[in-house]
Amino acid sequence: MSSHGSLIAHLDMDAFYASVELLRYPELRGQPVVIGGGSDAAPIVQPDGTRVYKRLRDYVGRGVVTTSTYEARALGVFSAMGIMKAARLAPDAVLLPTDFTAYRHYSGLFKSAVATIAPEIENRGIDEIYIDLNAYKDDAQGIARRIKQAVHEATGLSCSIGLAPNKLLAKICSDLEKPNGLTILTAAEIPTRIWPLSVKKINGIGPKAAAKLATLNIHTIAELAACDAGVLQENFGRSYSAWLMRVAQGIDERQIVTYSEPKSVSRETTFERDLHARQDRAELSALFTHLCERVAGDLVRKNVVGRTVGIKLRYTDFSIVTRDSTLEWPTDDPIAIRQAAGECLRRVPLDRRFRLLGVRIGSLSPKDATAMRPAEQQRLFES
DNA sequence: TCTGGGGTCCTAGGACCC
DNA sequence: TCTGGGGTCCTAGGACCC
Repeated sequence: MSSHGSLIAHLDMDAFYASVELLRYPELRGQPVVIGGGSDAAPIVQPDGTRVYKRLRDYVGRGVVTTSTYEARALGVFSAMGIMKAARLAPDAVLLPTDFTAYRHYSGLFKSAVATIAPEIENRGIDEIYIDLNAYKDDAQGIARRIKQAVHEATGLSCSIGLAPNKLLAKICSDLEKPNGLTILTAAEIPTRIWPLSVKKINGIGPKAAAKLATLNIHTIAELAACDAGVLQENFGRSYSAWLMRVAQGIDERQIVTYSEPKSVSRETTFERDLHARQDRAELSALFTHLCERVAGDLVRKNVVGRTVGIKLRYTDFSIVTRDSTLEWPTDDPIAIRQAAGECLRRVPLDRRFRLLGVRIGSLSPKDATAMRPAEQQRLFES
């Protein structure tokens, strides 16, 4: 069995982006603050040095809330909500632009601090990690406390940690006592502490699966655990239903993955107004080229090249189409990417207006290995 | 007052090869 | 003529996550 025998921590920074902003603007502490929108959301510094903050009610545009402080959440403002909608709930809340450079800096600080105590770390984005604590089973709780302390000393920020027999349970636990939580769970406590929770707390059950489960009258993990295997299989297929049954029992065998190669890079943008391929040709063309240049820049920075170039359009009705095309040789050249992406664009319906355009490149490989072309590598390999 | 951007993984069909 | 499978690559879409 996998619900015991191992020891994993999941660490989640508390309201990460918002908390980083509060380090910079401490006078906002205790207020509802929302992070989102572009640089137009930046505060204005007056001649006497005082700052005038943008309020949600001043915002006009298509942005969404990236993060909000706990005070803003108390007013009903959550991540992924449109800022215009958030403005109705909390018109006086302060709006700040997202500053990824700052967040990446603090991300590096907190991860380094954790690594000085427990180095087996799996990255899960900018503000969370899994930590393998199997080497510290004698005093895992003490290690977890030290990690929280080290993170706070390095960044001035708080985090929440879940400590459990596997990644699935550790992730659920880190969310149970936010903010500044430390939640420890043993396999024996699964029925009392995990089963009463909503199936939506399981990482991997999203809005679609949760809605489908709700039609089967399954809302809690206990109800999922008690569900007939045949019913699940009819509704979710063999593979996903088998996974549902395992996670309902708290079973998860996944190991910590401390290193992974990037698989794809992409850039996309939502326009301020919906655009049309013919009527807005010049504007779209410039924007398209810029996206390709940014993707190429990302490849160069990562020292990789890619072979499969793709585009993405989001129409006014939010439907999405993608097209991709695989090149003979991998590239990081913006001209070559623009050329391939342009050919992809010709294969999608352009009679309707759309609101988003994206460029992607996948099938990445290290740049150094492609100093020779594949055929030349092949000959070398064979000789 | 509609709904961002950057990712990963999975599925499924068709082409193509052996 | 007609009968197979297995394996890999490519493409499109979709669910999900942070």
